[in-house]
Amino acid sequence: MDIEANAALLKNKGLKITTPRLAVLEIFQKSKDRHLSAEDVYKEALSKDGDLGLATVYRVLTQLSEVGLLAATNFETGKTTFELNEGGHHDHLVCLSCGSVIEFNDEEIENRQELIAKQHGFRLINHSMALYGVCSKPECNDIG
Amino acid sequence: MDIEANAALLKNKGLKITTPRLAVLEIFQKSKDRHLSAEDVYKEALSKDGDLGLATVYRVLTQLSEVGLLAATNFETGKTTFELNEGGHHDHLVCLSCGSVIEFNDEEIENRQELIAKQHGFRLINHSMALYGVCSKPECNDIG
DNA sequence: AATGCAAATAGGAATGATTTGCATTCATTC
DNA sequence: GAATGAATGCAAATCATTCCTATTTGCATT
Repeated sequence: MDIEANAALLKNKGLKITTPRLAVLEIFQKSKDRHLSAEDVYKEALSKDGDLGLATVYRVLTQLSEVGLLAATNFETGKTTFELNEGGHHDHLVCLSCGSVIEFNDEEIENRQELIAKQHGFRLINHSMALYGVCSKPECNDIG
Repeated sequence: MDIEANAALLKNKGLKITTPRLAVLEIFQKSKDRHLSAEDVYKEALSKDGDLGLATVYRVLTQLSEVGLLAATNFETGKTTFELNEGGHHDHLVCLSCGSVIEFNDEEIENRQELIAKQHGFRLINHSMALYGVCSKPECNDIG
């Protein structure tokens, strides 16, 4: 939301304050869809902030992920998606038809995971889980 | 291992018995690395079975996955890996230190996943889950 | 064993996502 | 405000995967 705040975030992470970086952060903060692909970000940027290159978007997304401001996830869609990394782990439910992503967190699954790790003598550090299916939207359920 | 047996497997699934299909099955059965990418399979095939096209490898892998002889997994490497699907779905427990992979299956988690999908109006098709941690081997727990 | 035909293959071109090379521009330091 | 190394934009390159199409193959039937 706030350019000053975003500039401070970047500075904190040792990154220079540049127009593309501020633009990308702002897009994530303002978008109602939390999960954006590079292409999504690029299009959004073009539509409001004037020009910036797709290659730059990729570079910025990678850098922001590296410093922990964004989190990258690889779904089965063939493209990497990014989201703001604001603490709090969650898992994803992905529609294979329209690509929509729902976040969820299930205490019971987390507990089982912990148990399974323990049973195998593992100290659990993190995990990734994605459920793939077809959401309830009519257009995702058209036959033929 | 056995061409006759693999031919029977294919026949059972309604697939014609072709050289590429037999070759791919055999590669998975003989490889000590359970998880192979299309490229891996292609190279292995070239090195022993003479020629077969990369496009064919992709097609065969997809088909064998569709009929349940192989299982596809998307790790964060950007390429899909395949493994023999011998009895039941499983998930992966990965040691971040030594890279060892343990396969497991948890009925309760599967049930929760089904429930979560249903709660969100999703028809669940499949899922991927990987737990990352450190295994019990002493060398994976050295401090420093 | 030969024939027909749908299905399967090779392999090259096409596609979509992402990366890279390089000349130019910009952010920060002095 | 100039120097300088990093960041950008664009186009070309690369990587994984899929598509296209002429040719071959599996297999059911003669």
